[in-house]
Amino acid sequence: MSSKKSSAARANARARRKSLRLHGTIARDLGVLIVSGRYKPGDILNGEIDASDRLQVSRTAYREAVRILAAKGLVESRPKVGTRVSPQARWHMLDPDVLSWIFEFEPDDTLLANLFELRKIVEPEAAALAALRRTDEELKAMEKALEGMAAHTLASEAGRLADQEFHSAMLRASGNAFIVSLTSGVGAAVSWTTIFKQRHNPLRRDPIPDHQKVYEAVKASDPKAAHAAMLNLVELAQLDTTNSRKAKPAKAAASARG
Amino acid sequence: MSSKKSSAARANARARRKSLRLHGTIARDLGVLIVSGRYKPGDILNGEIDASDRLQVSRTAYREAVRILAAKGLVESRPKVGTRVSPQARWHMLDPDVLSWIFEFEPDDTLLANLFELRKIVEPEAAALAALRRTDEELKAMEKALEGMAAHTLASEAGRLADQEFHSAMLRASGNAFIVSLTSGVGAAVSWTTIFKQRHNPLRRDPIPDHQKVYEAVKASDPKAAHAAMLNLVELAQLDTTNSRKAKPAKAAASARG
DNA sequence: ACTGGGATAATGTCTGAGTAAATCAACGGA
DNA sequence: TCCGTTGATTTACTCAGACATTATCCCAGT
Repeated sequence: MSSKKSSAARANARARRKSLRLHGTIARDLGVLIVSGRYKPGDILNGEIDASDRLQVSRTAYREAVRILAAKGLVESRPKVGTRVSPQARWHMLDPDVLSWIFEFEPDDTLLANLFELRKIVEPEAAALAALRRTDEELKAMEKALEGMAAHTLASEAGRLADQEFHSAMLRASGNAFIVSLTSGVGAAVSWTTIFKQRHNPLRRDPIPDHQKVYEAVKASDPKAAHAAMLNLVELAQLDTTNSRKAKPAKAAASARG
Repeated sequence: MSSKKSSAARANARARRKSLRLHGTIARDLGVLIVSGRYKPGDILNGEIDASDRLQVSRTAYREAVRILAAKGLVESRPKVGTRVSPQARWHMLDPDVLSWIFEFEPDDTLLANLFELRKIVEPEAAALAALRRTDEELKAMEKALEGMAAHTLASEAGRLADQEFHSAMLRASGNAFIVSLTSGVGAAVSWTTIFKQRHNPLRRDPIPDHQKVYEAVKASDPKAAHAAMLNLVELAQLDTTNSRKAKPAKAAASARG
């Protein structure tokens, strides 16, 4: 039954996430432990030999995982000292992976508010730029995404992808490479908050009109209208999300009470 | 004299950058080649054995370098296909390392304009938030940075660090973790553009008053004034930088002409 | 008290072997 | 003729164990 080797453990690890390699899953696991606060800034991780032993993996795989975390600003490793968790200010919070790790467990309200705060700063301006600079091709992409959202509802994976694609196309149309690089982060946030809303509070306010207004302003090359429409869209999204959270204050409050 | 082994090459590589490890220097070198366009999106890098052979390093070191690049969205590697350069839209442009690699060679005007565009969107809003939320400690840090800028000029390393620290403290005071995570990127941009200005056009417009205004608005908890002052500051910085470039159109224009 | 130099403990680097995954072509059945 | 399946091949991936380098810490010597 139980094979001596780690084949079972390995299959388990491989099964938990689709196509991540071993070093990827280790990086993800450690990353989640860090962003969730299980490891705190200043903490020093176990030595490579020790850690790789416990995880039943080779030092190579573990080291590559640490390199990934270091590249994302989560840790810093030096000879003789070890690998220590970096202060939060150094974390690359907008890195898509880091963001998804944060959302792995439900993030605290402050962080969620911060994320919406940044979106409210950047996305309306991006929409305004998009209104000025969009190409026909990008406009077409937004339109297609809009149709996708209408066809499949937001309750389906396809619908959420269309929602992400709408935002992605809009950011692309802003013509600013740095704003574009926020796409995957925003996408992760959009999809997570959407799922969250659907799960806790299926109010189903039709999201199409809000998006439609943004699309039309961009199409009409009206930056002010695009700014207003996008700001409105993000604010409504935030409202829905926070309402959902208040309605069902999840684990944190429950455990705090018990 | 010339030892058969790679001791010379190794010393050379080590010397070129201060405290980067081998995998770090490789990642940096490859990263520069990618962001500078020498390797284009879609290109497939040489295989591990091949590449590590040419670089005279072990596969371990090379692989760790690739992991770093992958973590920053620059490449993606899969068995049987190889490691291919990702489309630019996937690059983490705001990653401090990526940004510094972009600035390694003088970036093109578009990218520079894009960066200032984003700064003009984010930093004024951040200053407004800072005016509302700053703690005494953060205010103190801004004041100290301001003094540092006055004491050492921007021509000195210490002065530039003080400049960065001013922006850093301001972003910290915004109380938004995501905005804070833009610090190192903004810092890199600030320092690079400052160096550039100093090198090409020592006009020496006194930068203190602009910063002073921001500081005072934040101190007075006046978000509107802080927003205006910071926007003004960034716009002046952009003006100085683009003026410097026009005055001395560096290599790009020269080679294009020749 | 201060300074220099070693012991030390951790990451860093190297080598060589073997595993697993994705692509492509050949093949066979519908 | 087309499509699914199978198998070969190439590449990254993982492993194991040795050795090198580096920064810290402690202690001897001044």
